[in-house]
Amino acid sequence: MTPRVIAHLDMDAFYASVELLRHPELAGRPVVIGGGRAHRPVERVDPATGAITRTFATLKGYTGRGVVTTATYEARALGVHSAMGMMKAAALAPDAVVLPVDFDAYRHCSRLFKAAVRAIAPQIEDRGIDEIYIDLTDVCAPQRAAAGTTGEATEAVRALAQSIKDAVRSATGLSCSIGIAPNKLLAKIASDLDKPDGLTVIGDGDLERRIWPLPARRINGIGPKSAARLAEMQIHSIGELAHADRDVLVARFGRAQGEWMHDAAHGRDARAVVTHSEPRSISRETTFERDLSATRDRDALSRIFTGLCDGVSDDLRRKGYAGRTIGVKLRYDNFVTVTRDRTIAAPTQDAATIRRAAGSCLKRIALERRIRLLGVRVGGLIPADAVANFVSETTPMPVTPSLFDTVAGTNL
DNA sequence: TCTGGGGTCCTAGGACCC
DNA sequence: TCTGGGGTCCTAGGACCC
Repeated sequence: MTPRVIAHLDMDAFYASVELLRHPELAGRPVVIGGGRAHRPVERVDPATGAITRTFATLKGYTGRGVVTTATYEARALGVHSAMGMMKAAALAPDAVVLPVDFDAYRHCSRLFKAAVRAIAPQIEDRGIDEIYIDLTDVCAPQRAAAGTTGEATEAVRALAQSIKDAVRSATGLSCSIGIAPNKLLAKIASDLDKPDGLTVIGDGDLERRIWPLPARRINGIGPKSAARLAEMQIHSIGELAHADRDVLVARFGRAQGEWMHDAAHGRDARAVVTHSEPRSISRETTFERDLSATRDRDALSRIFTGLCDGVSDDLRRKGYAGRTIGVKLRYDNFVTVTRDRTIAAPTQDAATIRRAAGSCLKRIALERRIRLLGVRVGGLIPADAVANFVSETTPMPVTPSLFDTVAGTNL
């Protein structure tokens, strides 16, 4: 079997880069995207000339519970990174410009770049708003077949990747980084090796030299908890993980995770590029500006709760799904998070039905502590147009006398 | 200066059924 | 009445990702 050619494409500092397209005067400055709606630039029009000047908010004096969603490379150089609290970011980079998140604009750019890639290579797996996997195996098969040497074959793949980068840039004005490898795991690691505007091809011989020195955390699926447990075993790099005893890993992490980790460290990954998938759940949640008390802030909580249920219902209708498993999520002021869910008889997208089921879930949660976050979720989704079938297939048929009943009725 | 919002997948125990 | 065994669904929590 010939090896696959898998690419991972990651847009560079995506949200921040989209904002820079709109506000080119910010180029070169540290910019942070995140926080609340309060940080829109203020526009002033000169009545004489009609010229627009924008005043941008800076991080200095930021108060609130927002986190950094994305930061430009200039802001990252100051120690700011994604998921950091805005208050902490303000301490590190008080003069950085703050912009609110504008998902509609990012989604628009996301559609543009994906369409540009799809025109060249149709086998695309969506991994969120700013990244995709691409199966290039078929697309570059002719060039690879025509190549005389492995070096020429690699160059053909590299040229194809460059043409994808060019297409993304002309469609959006934005740069991206591409990693190419025989599988998704290595392609993902590779795309991060030369950011921004990178193009990295990882071949069979590159595992030990280029992958093994990297921290184990760089493997997609090894997060902070697993990395900490590995560190306790004196395993820090991917190479050390590869050389660890498989049975020891299985004993420590369980069969599935232990074996997966060991395979990953050896660069083994057979997962296909999945071009279509259905959503499993749809949810809305919100963190309050201040922690709320179930008794004293009852009315506010009730309004917010109804709003979340309405929002989920809207999302379900807009996307064409209905679900049977309704759940709530609640985070206390001490950050402890609890969930409750309940499966109802038939899938729904109705706000009142969701609210009723979610309300019954809430009744099973202790509400003595102050509450920081409230969320509503609908899972067990099926396409809305299949709900009628669902009901007829799962509702018991009317009981009619059967042969068995007749036989039973004759005292056998 | 405490930590967003939207997701996926896995685990594990109990219920329930055959 | 000493308790097999497999399959599926439901629920809660947790790790992880973008």
